[in-house]
Amino acid sequence: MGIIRKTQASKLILNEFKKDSNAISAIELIKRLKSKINKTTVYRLLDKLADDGLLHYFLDMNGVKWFAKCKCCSKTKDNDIYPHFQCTDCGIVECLDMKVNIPEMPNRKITNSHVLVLGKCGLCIH
Amino acid sequence: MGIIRKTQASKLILNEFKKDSNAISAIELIKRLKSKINKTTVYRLLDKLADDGLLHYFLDMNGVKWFAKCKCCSKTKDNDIYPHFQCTDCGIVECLDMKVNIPEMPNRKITNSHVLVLGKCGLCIH
DNA sequence: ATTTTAATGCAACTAGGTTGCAAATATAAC
DNA sequence: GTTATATTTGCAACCTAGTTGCATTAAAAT
Repeated sequence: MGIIRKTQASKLILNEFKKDSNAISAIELIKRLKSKINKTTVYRLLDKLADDGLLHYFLDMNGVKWFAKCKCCSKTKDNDIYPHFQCTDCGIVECLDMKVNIPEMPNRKITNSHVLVLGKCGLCIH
Repeated sequence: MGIIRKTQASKLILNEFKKDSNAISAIELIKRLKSKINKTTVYRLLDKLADDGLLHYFLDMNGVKWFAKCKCCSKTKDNDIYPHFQCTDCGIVECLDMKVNIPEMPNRKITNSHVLVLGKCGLCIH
């Protein structure tokens, strides 16, 4: 909800997402920026950026938090959701450019859904 | 892979899943059986039961492990997957009796997928 | 009944993430 | 530009879910 100040840290983090069109895990990001930003700050900024809609996040097959900015995953208010793919070999996570439709259900109010597709990525398949 | 011995602990755990047709989180199960089984044993048994196909498991919106035995979620070898529902208010998790189809993708080998539908359950909606 | 093999409990540990608080930095007001 | 106000940051300590190593105990096979 808050306005995000243009601090050293926020610029560094957004820059990582500019360089990398795939999803990045919080852990990976902390590793990359270890010498420049404290891990608490990274977590706090990621959460804030997700709150503000500049990034979106989701959990991978190990319960680890990943963040990404990609148009295909922008907030849709219908029941279409855009899935993520994770390679079970190398662990890379990608936003998939496709729709998965979740049908309405009687007596429930669906607000959001997560789809994680697992398998081998283009590199690991060979 | 292993044969499961009929021990005190395995009987207690399977009994909980007989009583409860919804999913049960590892945490909840440990709480329920605290006086009877050590938490390490609970985790090891749950993993084994899932390995052997007697239970299946998945992660909820907080990265917490849930287990369930329900026919609708038996291993299917096509790309149909059965989603789970979690109430964002009370946290209950249910196996949904519906199919979500994940289309094939060029240059990837899909092996498995997880769908977690979030919203308000029948009780919390009112 | 004895041997073999798997299951259990315990304590200590790991990893990912969070919290409280004082110090530093960004923006707004003058 | 300088000061005032509000947000951000780093640090250390903490939390929680889950894991590991190892000696002990309980099942099953003989």
